[in-house]
Order: sequence, then structure tokens, then C-alpha cells
Amino acid sequence: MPMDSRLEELAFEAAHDHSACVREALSAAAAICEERGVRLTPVRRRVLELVWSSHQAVKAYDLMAQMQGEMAQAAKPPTVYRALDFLMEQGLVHRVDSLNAYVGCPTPGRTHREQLLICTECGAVGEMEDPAVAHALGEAASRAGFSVQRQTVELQGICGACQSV
Amino acid sequence: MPMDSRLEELAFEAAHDHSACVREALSAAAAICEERGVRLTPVRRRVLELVWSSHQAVKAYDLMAQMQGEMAQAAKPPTVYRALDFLMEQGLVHRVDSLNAYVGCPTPGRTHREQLLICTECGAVGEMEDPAVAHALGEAASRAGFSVQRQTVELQGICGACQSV
DNA sequence: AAGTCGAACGTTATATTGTTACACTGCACG
DNA sequence: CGTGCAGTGTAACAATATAACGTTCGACTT
Repeated sequence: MPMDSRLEELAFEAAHDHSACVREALSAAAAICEERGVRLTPVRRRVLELVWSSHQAVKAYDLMAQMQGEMAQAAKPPTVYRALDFLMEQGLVHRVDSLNAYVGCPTPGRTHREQLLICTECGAVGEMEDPAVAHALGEAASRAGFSVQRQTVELQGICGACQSV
Repeated sequence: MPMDSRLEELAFEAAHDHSACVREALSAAAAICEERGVRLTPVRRRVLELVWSSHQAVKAYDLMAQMQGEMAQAAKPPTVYRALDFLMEQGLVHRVDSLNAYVGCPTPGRTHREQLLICTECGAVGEMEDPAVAHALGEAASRAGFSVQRQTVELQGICGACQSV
């Protein structure tokens, strides 16, 4: 089994080697930043690592709390928000609007119009990019005379793993 | 022309008799609450009226500011949030997650899975309920083994009126 | 008529989330 | 060497939302 790219299917798999997810996300991020000539600084890298500490969406202030003590000084809000802004610009992290929280992108490196799946039971956040959804949204919007720039699609429900409990 | 139900098409129409929108929204709300045996109290009615003061999404604290002086005492956060919670439960108002703001529902009275259209130019928020979108989302989610309970679909872009400027 | 109950609202305080403004540092580049 | 700029540190604050508890008032019971 190759090491890459089942990342997007793992969010709802109860037991998996999550440390591999983190390693893969960090190394993909490093490669992407390298290629783009932007800097994955220690602060940014640490925030990304903490966002990836689980498949659940993470709150900005929880990141701050976890970074207390490990930086020279305590991490203040701007530090964390700036890192998150950078990571979102690079497509490495998504903001989950319905939760005011942040989740690592399992398929960074290409821009996409993802749809998020949020399990209300276990809190895990998965991601899909369904062409039929994209197409239907585009069609419907254009019938309404509306030109779409960005989209927020978040489905709340129960993931497969939680259904079979 | 009947008085009812073009409400959902008016959000992006530059010039229309908006006072008619407000009247219609309020009378529909009164009828719905009557029928359901729930109370559209003065506070709730006033909040709904203010939410409908335009087709743009309204911030909770702006509602409070507008209600200063007109209530016996100043409107405090719980007053406004409770009214908004009630109006959302009754499907009279939607929360726009990507804006932390609230907008009147143009087609209350039936529950639905709406998709919001948010114009980044004029700020107007329209709403559609496209069966193909609903179907595509349902299909894609169920292929992912995910059982959907609620959905947040918000498209940011430019409305027809703003495109033709 | 008096008692009781619950929904709605008022009040105070606080929690949570995010931004502004400005200072400092260190490295890339001339 | 300067000089500029990206990144970070710091302090203050703004914006959004909730918790906890008290008060009012009308419907219903007795």
C-alpha cells in the first residue's frame, strides 16, 4: 500500500495510524511551500501540526492553549490567526464556518471546491469534491443569474463509523 | 398580480417596493405562528421586521443598536439572540454562517434545504432550493457513507444586478 | 379569589472569537 | 554595510455569543 493519498478517506475510519496522517500532511505542506517559494516557518508548521492532531476541527483558542509554554512566550491571538490565514491561503487548512473552527485539508496542492462532512457524533470532519454537486450548484446559480466566486458547503450528520455503533 | 410569493425573487432586484416585502414577511409570520400556536411577541416581531429591513444579512449587534431607545430599556444581547433563536426555529429567519449574520426567509412555512446566494458587491442575500443540488449532495454523501441531518450551502459571488452595472 | 406553573423577558456578568496598531528582528538583496 | 520587507511579538480592544438567575404576566386549577 502506497503511503500517499488515502488521507481523504481516513477522517471517519475509527482506528488508523494517525501519526502517519500528520507526517504526510506536514511533508506535503513542506513540499508545496518549497515549490511555491513561501515559507513554512516554525510557527506555521506547529499550527498545522496541531490542526492535524486529529480529524476534528480545532478552535483557534485551543491552538493557543496548546502552544502555551512551548513557544518562547505564550502564543497570542495574532500569532495563531496569522498562521491560520497563511495556511488557508496556501490551501493547507480549511475554515469550518458552521463551527468557527479549522481543519487540515487532506488534498492540498490543488485548489478545489470541497464539500465538508461534519459528524455530529464523533466530531470528525471529512471532505469530498463531488463533480455532480459542483455542476448542480453552478447550473442552479447561473439560472439565478448569479456568478459564483467561492462556496461554503458543509453537511452535518452521522458518519459511517458512528452509524454502525 | 397576487400579493404573495415573488418574495424569493426580489433579493437581487435593484428597485422594488421593499415595504411590501416587509409587510408580506410580517403577515406571513403572523399567520404561521397563529397556526402553530406559538407567540409572535412584540420583541420577536420587531426583530423580524428589522431583519427584513433590507435583503442584506443583518448582524445581531446591529439589531441591538437599532432597538436602543425604542424598548423600555436598551435591548441586551440575550433579548436579541432569544428572538433570533425563536425565529430560526420557526424557519422565519436563517443564519448566514459565513457572515455571522441573519437574513429573513422569503419562503417560510415549509421546511426546506435552501442554498444561499450572497452577493459580495451589494451584500444582498438570496435563496434558492434546487432539487438537483439537493439530490447531488444526498447522493455524494451517501456514497461516502454519511447520513445528512442538516446542510449549510452558501455561495459567494456577484448577483445579476451587480454584474450589469 | 388565590395558588401555581411556565413562557417570555430583563439583568448582570462572562465566555468565545477575531482584529487593530505598532514595535522589533533578522535576513535577502542591492 | 544599508535598506526594506516578511514574519513575529505585544498590548489593547472589538465583535459575537452564552450562562445564570431574577421578574412579570397570563392561563389554568382549585
